[in-house]
Amino acid sequence: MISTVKTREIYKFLRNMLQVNEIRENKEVFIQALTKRGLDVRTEFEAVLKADEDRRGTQAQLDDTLSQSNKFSKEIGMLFKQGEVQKANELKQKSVELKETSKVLQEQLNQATERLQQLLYDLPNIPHESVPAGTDENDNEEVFLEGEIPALGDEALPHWELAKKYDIIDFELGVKVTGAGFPVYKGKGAKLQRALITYFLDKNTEAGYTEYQVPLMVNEASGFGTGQLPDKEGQMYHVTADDMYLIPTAEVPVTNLFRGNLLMHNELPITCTGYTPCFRREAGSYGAHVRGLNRLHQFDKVEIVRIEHPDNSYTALEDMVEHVKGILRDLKLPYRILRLCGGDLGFTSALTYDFEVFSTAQDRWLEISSVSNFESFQANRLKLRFKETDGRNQLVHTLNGSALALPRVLAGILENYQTPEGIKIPEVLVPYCGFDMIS
RNA sequence: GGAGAAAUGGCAGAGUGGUCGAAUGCGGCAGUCUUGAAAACUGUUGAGGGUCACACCUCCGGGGGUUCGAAUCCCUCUUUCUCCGCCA
Repeated sequence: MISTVKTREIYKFLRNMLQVNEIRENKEVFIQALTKRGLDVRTEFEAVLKADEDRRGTQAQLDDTLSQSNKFSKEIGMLFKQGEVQKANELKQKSVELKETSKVLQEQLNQATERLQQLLYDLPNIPHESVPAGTDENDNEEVFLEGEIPALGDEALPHWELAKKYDIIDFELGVKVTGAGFPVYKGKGAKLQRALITYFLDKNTEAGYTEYQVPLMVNEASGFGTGQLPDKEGQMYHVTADDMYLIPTAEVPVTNLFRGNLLMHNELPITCTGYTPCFRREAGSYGAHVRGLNRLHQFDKVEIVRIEHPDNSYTALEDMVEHVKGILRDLKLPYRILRLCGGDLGFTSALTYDFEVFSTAQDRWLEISSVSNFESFQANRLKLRFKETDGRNQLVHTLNGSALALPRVLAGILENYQTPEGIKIPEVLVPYCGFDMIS
């Protein structure tokens, strides 16, 4: 867990991470919305409001004490100038007493603030109104379906067997070098993967996203900023010697590029893309569902991130969805889009669309992209704001999505494009690969 | 890794114990002028907490200390820059 000293700093940094005022004003609406996640936060909200009241009360007392103390100090200064040393010394004594009082109050205030923060950061984001209620992936709502599922017949092989047959991915070698979940790509497999990365980046930059290359390890503050910490601490690899985390997605370093910024309104929107390997511990997953490329500890992903004016964030979300659709159409892969239900929605997200490609040989859908609007949830933690035209500072909305995650796209291509002669390369990728068949 | 310097508002950059939340410039906003724009001129402009609104409190890289009083003095951490060394 987090060391005590650091916790203090983080709390300070994250102050007011979910605005208490909003909870006060929209209490019932929020409580209602959170039932979609299967949560009853009534008692939590009461505790928040109570803690906030405590905090404000203590702050008021402290302010009064400090105010008095400041006045004395000024008077003392004046008295010394006028040569009234005795009077000054009397005041000094009083001032010392006030200082004692303020020390105690300060400590109380720190505690009250920590208590409030603790309560606040345990609360997940408020689901958007379109989010269906539900408990797990079975309640997700299919909103779009496109593409043709090829008829391959019984002899169709799952991708891990194709990988072996054509010697393009070696899972055992990865086990030797590192462990399960760290595959080695080889020959045309490696080339195809590199082609996909380049192709995705080109698509994204053509659509106006600025390409970034970012660090693959992040510090604690970044983890908090995008919401991976403390909620998902166990899912990230932690380099304890230097107290850094291997990134689980480019979202973390890319979004944190803007942490703490006060942007001008005309700087919005900011759109970024970046390719990174991603590292996930994914503890506790076993069985056929994690075979081959289905679930890995290290995988490649090209991410898109947007920082938007709150009024535009849902338009932006639709725009991102259309963008990802375009890529899948290019690749001619059958896919569907799901609107995640409350129970399946990530802690930090207000609305998420999952893209799934149909994996023909496995006869199942594989998630290859997740596009989310976090509204002001991350911005609040990141202290990422912009100056409105009226001069007021407001939190931005952040969004991100995969465009795309590599392994399952690769799995989808291998399985859907398999022929008796070998694996055909999707037309758009041929120029990037330099070959049109893996055989 | 060794030696030195530095960290101030959106940016640049003054300020070394008491009316400093902080000069000045740029940028932003509003206005004058203009057919419109630019330029020029005038005004305005840090953030957080708190309040119905004031008052008031906090913040000059982070943390701690000295003092009645700290941007200013001390300790410590972090970061940046310059020079040297090492290195893909």
